[in-house]
Amino acid sequence: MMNTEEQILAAARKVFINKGFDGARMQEIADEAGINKALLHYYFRTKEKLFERIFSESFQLIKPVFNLALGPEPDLHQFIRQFVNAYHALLKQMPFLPQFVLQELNRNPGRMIGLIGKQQIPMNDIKRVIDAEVKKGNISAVSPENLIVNLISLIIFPFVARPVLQEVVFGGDDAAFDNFLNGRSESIIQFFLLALSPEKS
Amino acid sequence: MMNTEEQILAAARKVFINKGFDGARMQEIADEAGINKALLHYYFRTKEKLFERIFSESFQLIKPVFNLALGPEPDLHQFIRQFVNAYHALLKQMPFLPQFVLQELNRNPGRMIGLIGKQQIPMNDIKRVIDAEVKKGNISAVSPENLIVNLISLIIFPFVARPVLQEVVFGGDDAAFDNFLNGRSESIIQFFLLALSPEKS
DNA sequence: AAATGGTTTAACTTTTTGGTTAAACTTTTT
DNA sequence: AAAAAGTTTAACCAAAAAGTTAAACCATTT
Repeated sequence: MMNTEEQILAAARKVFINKGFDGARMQEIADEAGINKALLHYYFRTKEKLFERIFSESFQLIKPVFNLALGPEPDLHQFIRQFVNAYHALLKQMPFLPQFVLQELNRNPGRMIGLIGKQQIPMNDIKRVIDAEVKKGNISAVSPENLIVNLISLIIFPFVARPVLQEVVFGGDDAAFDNFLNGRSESIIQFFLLALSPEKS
Repeated sequence: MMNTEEQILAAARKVFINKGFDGARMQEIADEAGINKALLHYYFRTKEKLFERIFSESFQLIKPVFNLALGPEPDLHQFIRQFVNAYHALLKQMPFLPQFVLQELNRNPGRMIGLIGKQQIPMNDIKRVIDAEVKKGNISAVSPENLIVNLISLIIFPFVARPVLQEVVFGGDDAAFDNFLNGRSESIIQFFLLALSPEKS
């Protein structure tokens, strides 16, 4: 059984992620948790503090992790395949997290400080790997920055823009969009590797 | 000189796009416009009505337009080149619109009804064109839905995710990100056409 | 079982906020 | 220039929302 603090966090998670900081109401969180509103303040003092707790865990959850497979002989193709599959699967579990985090970050970029740590993306390592692969003739030339942004864009954007995309590309068909998402991971990988493959006509 | 109504709209645009509906304050809009708060209600009755006006124009502005070049012999490569350049240039003019529209749409998808009209994306036409190009051997096989989503994702996402991307990929360097955006359009086109080019090893 | 410390609640306070109103001011009409 | 219509403001109102408090409740210790 969940204790009170856990109940509050679960309710806060739900409400904050749905409504954002500005749209969330302490009363709604209390109702969702089935407890008295005063308990929110007893356990977390202020709305801001409670929010920070939820935002922090959310950010850590979906912050893309690039610490994979950067040993001496890294396989870029394998890396891309694994990363896309893993990250896409994660987002399917929590489809609203990206929109939530991006929204709050746009509203207040300062929220990021302290949350990134040294987990920064090792751009130099990645650049080294890509340059090596280009030199070996395994891939066509791309700037590492664009490569990484492309990768992340293709994975995340459909989750952020689901309402418009579903309406405008899939005629509002909910099941059709779910179906699209199911094949999406494979499609991204294929598209990406095609774009990277060398020796074009 | 701007009349009162235009001043209000300009102020509302600024505040709503920055803060969203929930975060915006009527008093702040009035201050921004340099007028008395009562005038907001005199001209637009309610916060909701004023917001709808701003949201509607915003949505129309960034709704991707696909009515280009779908005549009898459409050139897909040319179309992609033009579309990416035009849409990217538009977003550079109004970099915060996508996040604003997507946020409000996620919060309340019902806002879209009445705003799309018959401007729906002509998926069947596009599918026809792509299938024809595939058959002619001009491009490799892709589902039209994935192609369109890829295109839109690559263009829009960097604007929506600027805070994180700038921090995590560009070490927080503002000028570096601006620079990245300047070359972005060309990079997308190149990447995209590579992914579409046929006859891979 | 009395006392103690921690938990929970109902009721309350304060601040914020969207919206209203009546009066003042300005412009246009006659 | 008087009247009428339209515009703008300060002051006000009511509802909503965050946060506080004192008392009740519960569990654990002695």
